[in-house]
Amino acid sequence: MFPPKKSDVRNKILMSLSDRDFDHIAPHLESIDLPKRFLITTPDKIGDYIYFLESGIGSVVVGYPGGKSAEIGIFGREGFSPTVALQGADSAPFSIFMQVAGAGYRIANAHILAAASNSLELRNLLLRYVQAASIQTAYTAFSNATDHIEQRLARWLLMCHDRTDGDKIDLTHDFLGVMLAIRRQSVTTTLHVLEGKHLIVSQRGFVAIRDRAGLEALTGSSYGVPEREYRRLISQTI
Amino acid sequence: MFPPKKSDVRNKILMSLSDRDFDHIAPHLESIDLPKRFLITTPDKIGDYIYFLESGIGSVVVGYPGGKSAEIGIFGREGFSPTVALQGADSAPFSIFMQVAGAGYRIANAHILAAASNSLELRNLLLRYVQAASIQTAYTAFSNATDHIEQRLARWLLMCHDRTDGDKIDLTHDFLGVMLAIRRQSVTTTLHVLEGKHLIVSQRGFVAIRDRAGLEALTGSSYGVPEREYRRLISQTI
DNA sequence: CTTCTTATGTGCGATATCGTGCGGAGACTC
DNA sequence: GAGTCTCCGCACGATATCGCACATAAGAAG
Repeated sequence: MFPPKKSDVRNKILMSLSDRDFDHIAPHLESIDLPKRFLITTPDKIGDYIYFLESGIGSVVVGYPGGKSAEIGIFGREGFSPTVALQGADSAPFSIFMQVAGAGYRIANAHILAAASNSLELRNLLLRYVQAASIQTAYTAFSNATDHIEQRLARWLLMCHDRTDGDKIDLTHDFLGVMLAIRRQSVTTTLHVLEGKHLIVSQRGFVAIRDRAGLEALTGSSYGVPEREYRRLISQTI
Repeated sequence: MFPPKKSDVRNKILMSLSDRDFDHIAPHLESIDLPKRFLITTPDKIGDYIYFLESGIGSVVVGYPGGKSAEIGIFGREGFSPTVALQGADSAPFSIFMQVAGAGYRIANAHILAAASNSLELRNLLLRYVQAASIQTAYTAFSNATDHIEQRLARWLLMCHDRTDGDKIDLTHDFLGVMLAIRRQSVTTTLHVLEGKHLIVSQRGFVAIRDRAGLEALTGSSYGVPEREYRRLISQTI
C-alpha cells in the first residue's frame, strides 16, 4: 500500500511526473480520506500540507464566516491545492474545503519543496499547474463581471462535471448559491430554465448533466479557455 | 545611464533585490517608454519580455475584441508583468496594456529565468509577487461576485490610487466602464454618488481622490486583503 | 470664432436579481 | 406514522443595472 505505486495513482499531476520524481516524493505521500466539508485550510492559517486529490472535488473560497463569500477556484484530480507553498508563501487569505467527498494524498510542504528544488522538471510542472489554476480564477472574475446567472451556473456545472465520474453531481441549491454568491431561489429557477432546455436534470440533492455541448454553447466565452490552457500546460506532457 | 543603478530604480521588486541579484540582471534591463495603450501582450502571443514599471499603470484584461471583456489585474511600480514566464509557460490568454502612460524596464524572459535559476532568493521573490498578483485577481473575482457597482468602482479607484503619484487619476468614464464591464452611464452616475459623499471629485477626463479612508470603508472587505498580502509577501523584505 | 470630436449628463422603460415570506415535499428519527 | 429537518418551489414587491436615445459641454482643430 505504501508508498503508492505510480500505476495506481489517478491524480493527473502525480501521473505526469517522471518515474524519478515520483519515486522521490512517493515515500512522503500520505493517503487520506477526504469527507465532505473537510477543511484543507482557512485564511491565514499556516498550511503544512499539499493535497493531491484522487477523487472528489475541492473548492477555494474567498470570504469571511457569517458574511459574503464566493468561490474563486475548483480542483479535482487534475491538480493539487493549496498552490501557495510553491510560490514561497506559507498562507493565503482563502478557505479550501471538500465540496464533494473523495480521497487523495497529502505531502508535507517541506518534502515537496525539497523535491522541487532538486528537479527543474518537477518544479516547472507544479508551477505550470499553479498558472493553470490562476487562469481559472481569472476567468471566474471575468465570468462574474460579464455573465448572467444562467451562464455562471452553466459554467460551474461544467467545471464540476469535468471533475466528476459520471453525469450526476451531488449538491443542494443552497450550496450552489453560496458558491456563486447568489440567492438559493435564483439557483432553483435558473436550474429550471436549464432543465427546460434539456441541458440538465435537476432533482432533490443532485443535478445530472444531459447535454454538455449545449451547456458549453450557453456559457459562451467563459468556459473553455482555462480548460484548454490546462491541457496545453499539463496534459500534453503526459 | 546603462545599466541602471539600483539607487535610481523605483520599481519595488527591483529595489527589493539583493545587490548581487540586481547586478546580475541590470545589464539586461532595457529602459522603455510606455505610452498610453502600449500593448505588452495579447492572448496566446509568445511573450518575450517581462516589464518592470517605474511609473504608470498597466491592466491585465480577459476578453476578446469586439466582445465582452473585463479587467482581472492591475499593476504599477510595485510589481511586474506578465507573470507567466516565471511559471514555465510562454503565453497566457490575457491582454496586457498600459492604462496610464509611464516608463519602465523590460528584460528578456531568458535572462530573468537564467538569473532566477541561479538565485533561490530572486526566484522566491518573483514567485511571491506572482502569488500576490494572483490574490488580487481572486479578490477581483470575489468583488465582481458580491459587490454592487459602487463598491467595485471604489475598489478600482483605490487600486489605481495606490499606483499613482498624487491624487489625480486620468481616465474617462468610458474606459472605466470597459474595465469593470459596466455601462459608461453607470460609471457616470456612480461617480456622482461618490462625489456626493465627498469621497472623490470627478471632472472631465479625471477623478481625484479626496477621502481614501472613506473609500476604503465603502468597499468593505473587497479592498485591503490583497494589499496586506502584498506587503506581507514583498515589502517586508525591503 | 466656428466646427468637430470626444466626454459627460439625463431620462425612461425593460430586465435581472434580490429579499422576504411561506408552503410543500422528500427523507430521516423515534 | 408522527414529528422533524432539510431541501425545494413559488409569489411579489423592491432595487440594481441595463439599453437606448438624446442633450450638453469641454477641449482640439481649423
